[in-house]
Amino acid sequence: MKDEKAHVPRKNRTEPKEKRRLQLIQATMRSIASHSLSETTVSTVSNEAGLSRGIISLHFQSKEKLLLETLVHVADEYKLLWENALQKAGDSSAERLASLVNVDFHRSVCDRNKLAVWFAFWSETKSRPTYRKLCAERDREYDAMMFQLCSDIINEGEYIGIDPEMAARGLAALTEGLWLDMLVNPRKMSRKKALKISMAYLSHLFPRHFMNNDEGILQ
Amino acid sequence: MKDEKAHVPRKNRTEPKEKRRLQLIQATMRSIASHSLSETTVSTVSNEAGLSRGIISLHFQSKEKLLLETLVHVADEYKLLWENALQKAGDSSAERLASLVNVDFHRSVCDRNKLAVWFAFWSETKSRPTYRKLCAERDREYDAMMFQLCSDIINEGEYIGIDPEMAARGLAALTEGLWLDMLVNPRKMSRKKALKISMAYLSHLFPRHFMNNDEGILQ
DNA sequence: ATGTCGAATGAACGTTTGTTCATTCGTTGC
DNA sequence: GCAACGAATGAACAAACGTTCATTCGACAT
Repeated sequence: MKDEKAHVPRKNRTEPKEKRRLQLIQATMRSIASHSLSETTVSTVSNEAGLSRGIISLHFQSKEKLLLETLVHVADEYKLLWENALQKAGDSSAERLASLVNVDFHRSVCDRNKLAVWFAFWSETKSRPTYRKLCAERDREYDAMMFQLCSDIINEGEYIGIDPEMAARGLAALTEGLWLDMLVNPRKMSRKKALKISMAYLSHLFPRHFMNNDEGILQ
Repeated sequence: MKDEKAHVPRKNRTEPKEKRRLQLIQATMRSIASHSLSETTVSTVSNEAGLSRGIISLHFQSKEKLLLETLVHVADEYKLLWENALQKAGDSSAERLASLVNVDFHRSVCDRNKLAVWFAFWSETKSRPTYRKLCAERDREYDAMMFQLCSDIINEGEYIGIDPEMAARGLAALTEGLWLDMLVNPRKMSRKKALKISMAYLSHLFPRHFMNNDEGILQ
């Protein structure tokens, strides 16, 4: 009779370093989404990853560093996405702005876990200068790009009484609010609906650039 | 020679129950704003209140109940504010909607500590059914009111191609996004600017009801 | 097969957490 | 003045936390 507890070799006990790090970051995102940030512990993350508790200090020096790396990961991924979108977009400012909006409601960006990470860290920026600095740094480029596009569109369309900074900040705020809706109440706010609302915002602000045609380039 | 450690009676050692509860809730709000929710402990709250650690179990049964009561407190206060505003507002739907928007950027609503509380709990709703239920309950009334007002305005103004639900959700999302901006980066987003952006949103959606006149009824 | 080496483990440690409750202390009515 | 009462305290507790490191285990070269 064979021993019930016979040796069953665990696959992939040792993985390349980068792969483990990514695996742990993803486990962290899941833990933040399902247990919340304040109840995300070394245990919840390692359980989520199916690994031991010591693994976190091994690959990141501390839990704090893991959390920071998780935020960096999500921020990097987002930046890459909108930079690529801009590169693929046409030359007109309106096209470029529309492509930014489309990215904001891309499936990958609106992922449940990633939204949870964004808001978890945003709500902690007040007390954690490290997070605030990191977020501010990343936002600056995006804000500048948005401002420039809105400025160009306002000049092109000779829209009067519209301040480019207000238009840009408004669009950014609308996006963030829609993200929050998708996080808190995904049943009521879909990506499709959110994109529609954002495009409607643009069509009312810049009617000679954006048609109110109910269409979004959602993939 | 008088004893240096002579008895100095502490004022207000015993306070009425309701007063203590409010005091602790306010201390909790400050702790969430300055230490973040995940680092808000019984110690940080009691320190903030200048009282002992046991006080929390004495007045609320547990830390968890205190957190819940804090959320309820902020939600109740907000509800009271917009209900009062509606009562004072005129009969026209546009006036009433404007008064709602004004409340959203009222000094008391945009208080640093209260915004921190809102976002701290919103980012936890995914994992805490209690919070989600409470927030959803409160939102329902507000959403219904917003929807009705938008519907009325659309009918009155014969605006075509505008879905009342989208207009209402868009306005609500814009508000939430502006709150986030005020929380994360208060230097860049003031109440005044936020109100201006919101009113501009309305003036573009409903041009025959809201003038784009750079004026807000901010007090 | 065997040996080598680095990745992964998890028991153990010192803190810190939320909660309890015997004690202390201010208030109030007499 | 002085009890009597109840609110507030803070030492004590078990549980849970993040971190460490001697040990274990698996992959790979030989």
